[in-house]
Amino acid sequence: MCKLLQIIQKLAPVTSGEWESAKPLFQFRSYKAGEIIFSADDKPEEIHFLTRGIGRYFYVDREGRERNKSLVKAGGAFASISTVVSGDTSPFYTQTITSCETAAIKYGDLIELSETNNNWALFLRRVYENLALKKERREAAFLMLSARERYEAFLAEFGTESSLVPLRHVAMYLGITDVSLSRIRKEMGLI
Amino acid sequence: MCKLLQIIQKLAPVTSGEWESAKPLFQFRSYKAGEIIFSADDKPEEIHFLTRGIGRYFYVDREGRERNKSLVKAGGAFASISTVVSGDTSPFYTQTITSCETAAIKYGDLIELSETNNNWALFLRRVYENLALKKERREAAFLMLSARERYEAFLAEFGTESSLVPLRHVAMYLGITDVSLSRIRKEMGLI
DNA sequence: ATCGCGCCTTAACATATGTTAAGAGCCTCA
DNA sequence: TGAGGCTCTTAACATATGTTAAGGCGCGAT
Repeated sequence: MCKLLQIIQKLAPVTSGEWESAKPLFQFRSYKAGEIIFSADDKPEEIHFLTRGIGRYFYVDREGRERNKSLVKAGGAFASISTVVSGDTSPFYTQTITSCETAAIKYGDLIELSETNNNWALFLRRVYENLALKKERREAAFLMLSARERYEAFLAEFGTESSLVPLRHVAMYLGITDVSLSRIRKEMGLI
Repeated sequence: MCKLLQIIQKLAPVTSGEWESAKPLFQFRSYKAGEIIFSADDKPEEIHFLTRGIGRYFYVDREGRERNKSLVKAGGAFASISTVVSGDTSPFYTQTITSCETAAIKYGDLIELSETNNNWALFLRRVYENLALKKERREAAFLMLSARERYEAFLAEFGTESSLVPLRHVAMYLGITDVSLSRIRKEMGLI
């Protein structure tokens, strides 16, 4: 749970006093690889900060195929914005890929913290800003890059951790099939 | 400028007193069709709320080709998150497509408003939440939908205004070429 | 009025990615 | 130890989209 404070302080200068009084609002939990954190059609009111491990967001399309919306490293978070904003059900699932540790806080509690304390307000704003930056990079990748270039960008972003992600998950994340990724890896001389 | 208040109040219950004291922070401007609002490599410190018209965000790739990152209707906004967050230059251009009216406020001024007033804080949060929701839908569209389905989603989102957007801009927005869009429209019986 | 210039369409061909199916390698569990 | 299941690779073929080039159409400027 010391990890969580590090993550928070990377975004905003929350003091140890502010942290101690907020700590009871967080729930700490360990997950095994492959556990579902929340499902599509749930209404998760919490933000789950990932303090260790790798996880993913995924959609399931009409034919039942999975598509990875996002891959998440330690420092990232799991939440359903449409639930906390408009009360809708989550349009996607979230799941661990490796074993993971998380710290969850109710979105409403985080709003309350931010309404009474400027450091927590800054923290929440930075969470949104980082989310927007991440999505912006992904949008640009889909518009400007080929599948191979998107794969190279994934390798650069995840570095040594990239080997922890099964290739079929990487392919789903890149918006291609496992067969296409295999072909690309062969062309790149990785096989 | 009354339009701006309507847009703001759709997101948060800012009172007329709060609005009157904030109004001097906004700059109001009219644009002709095709004018650049800010360029890649600028460092725009303002958020430009679009009160009338249609505009676009676009990237220019290495070969000099344009790709539309986003199309914006009245109620939307133009800003460079990486500039206001990390001081980087904007990675994209913004430009009007039709004639437009905007109201611009410095991001720093908006932060100050939000630090001293909960309605403005709510407004800023809602701006981010809506941005995140919009990007989420777009991300899902690239992962789950064919080009034709993305075109149908665009038509549904822009409704009658869709005819104001030149087809080559729509194509760039969908991540395909004008030739492909023409083919798709023919298959759909629109030509 | 007409010339030139964008924008759109169409066609022919090229390329990237999807689909299906088969098989190899590896792990787990009975 | 062997069977089953999961992941990854490979191949052959299908389809969607890109590329290039040509022509039509409308519109604004001269």
